[in-house]
Amino acid sequence: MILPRTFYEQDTLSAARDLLGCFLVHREEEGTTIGRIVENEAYVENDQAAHSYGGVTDRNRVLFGPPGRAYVFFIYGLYCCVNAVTGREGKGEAVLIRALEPADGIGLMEARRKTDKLTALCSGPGKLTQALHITMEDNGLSLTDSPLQIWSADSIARYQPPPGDQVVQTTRIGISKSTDLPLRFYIRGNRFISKK
DNA sequence: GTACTGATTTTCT
DNA sequence: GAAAATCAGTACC
Repeated sequence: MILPRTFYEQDTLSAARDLLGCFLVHREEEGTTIGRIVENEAYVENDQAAHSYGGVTDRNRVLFGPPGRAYVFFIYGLYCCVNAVTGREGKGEAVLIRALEPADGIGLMEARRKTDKLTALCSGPGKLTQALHITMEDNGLSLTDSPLQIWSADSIARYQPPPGDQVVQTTRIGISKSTDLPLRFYIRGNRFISKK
């Protein structure tokens, strides 16, 4: 089933942990692409590394809106990254989706990423948005009621997560501030994470 | 295998 | 004007 809005209203750290194993789904005319979330990072209130630090701007407006929406941003002149807005409305908290295990629409992902190496399709925040064709057009979409959705971990019958997956909690990567906060989560030993 | 660099543009100071 | 929640290619073990 699609994760309900109440899921996103829980505290951001719990949401990040619970999002591991869930499925990010993008339905388009061209086809549907699906990946299992295996790595993410939380960005929270009073967090110097968060885009919401410093208050509302044109770019980060969606972060301060209701939870359960997609916050997409453009970075380094060529990549997009996607977050799920979480926690209490107005705090500017979100979970950055950093890596997926490809689950469906793999042919489309290969064409978009121009590679057929499975581990290269979605193993990074900029790669997975290419593979699922998530762009600035998707910024602000409701993850509970739009072509961009997140499904609970047990909802895709033919793709059961391996039993006994363990969650690792450690420091975030690719940032220069607040590098000591343990806000990155990933599934231990998974081949598809962006970096060990 | 690891290390370094260039691409490219929006955003805020 | 500098920095940015990145990636792919190249060089060199």
